[in-house]
Amino acid sequence: MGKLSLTPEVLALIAERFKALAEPARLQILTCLRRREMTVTELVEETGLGQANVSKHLQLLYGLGFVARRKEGLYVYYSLADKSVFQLCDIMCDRLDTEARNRRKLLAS
Amino acid sequence: MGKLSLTPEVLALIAERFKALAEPARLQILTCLRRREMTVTELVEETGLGQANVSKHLQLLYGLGFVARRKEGLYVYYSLADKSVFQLCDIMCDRLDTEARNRRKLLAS
DNA sequence: CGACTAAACTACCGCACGGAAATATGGTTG
DNA sequence: CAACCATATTTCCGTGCGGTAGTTTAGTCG
Repeated sequence: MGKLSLTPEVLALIAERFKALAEPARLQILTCLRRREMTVTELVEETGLGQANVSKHLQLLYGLGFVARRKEGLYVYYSLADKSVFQLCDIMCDRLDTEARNRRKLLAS
Repeated sequence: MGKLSLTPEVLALIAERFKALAEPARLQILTCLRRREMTVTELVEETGLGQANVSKHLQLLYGLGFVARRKEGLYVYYSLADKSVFQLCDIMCDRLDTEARNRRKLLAS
């Protein structure tokens, strides 16, 4: 399997992808798409974000391969293209748990 | 196990942590610390970044629990506090491999 | 073709943040 | 105490980026 060495160049590519996930709005969009395929308008309603905004976020996520597009008549359906996103979120959630536990431990002392 | 639901609040916390990793300089620092514990000065030499800069990045990483500190005389030794960081990087590397493969497939068509 | 709608694009604003230089802090040594 | 060193903090600058509004593009329907 791949196992690239972590040269500065590779780290830059990785950072770029982390950055795409470092935005609550985009995570919110991905969370919506986790449930089902959705149009831009549906995502706008679901997230409460502006249309231009959602569209821009989707372009970014699409460019990095996080979501897929399917055009059907007047609508464009977006869907998750990469399940690893939530694998990453799960790891982060574990971190949050650990942080909370450590904080509690500190208060006890 | 934890399994927090991905509410907007939790997503904000996750995004904040992704953001910490969305910076080549910080990934570079973490990569150095992966090999061994290091002082700030050593990290400055190793990464080529400015001292103030490295120090600021370390404060951020420390605040989020990614690195640990150990003061010894005049020096402060920093070390990795969370192995999951490279688990995350590995997943991202797999993504990069997949992206490259897809790109190659596109060129072939 | 003309009216309508979904989605994308453009231009602008405000702010957060990384980088660098200067300064402050804390600890060590003579 | 004074000189010195490692680290932290402050200040400033420039830029990248998210949000919003307005406009454009493309597809549908009558």
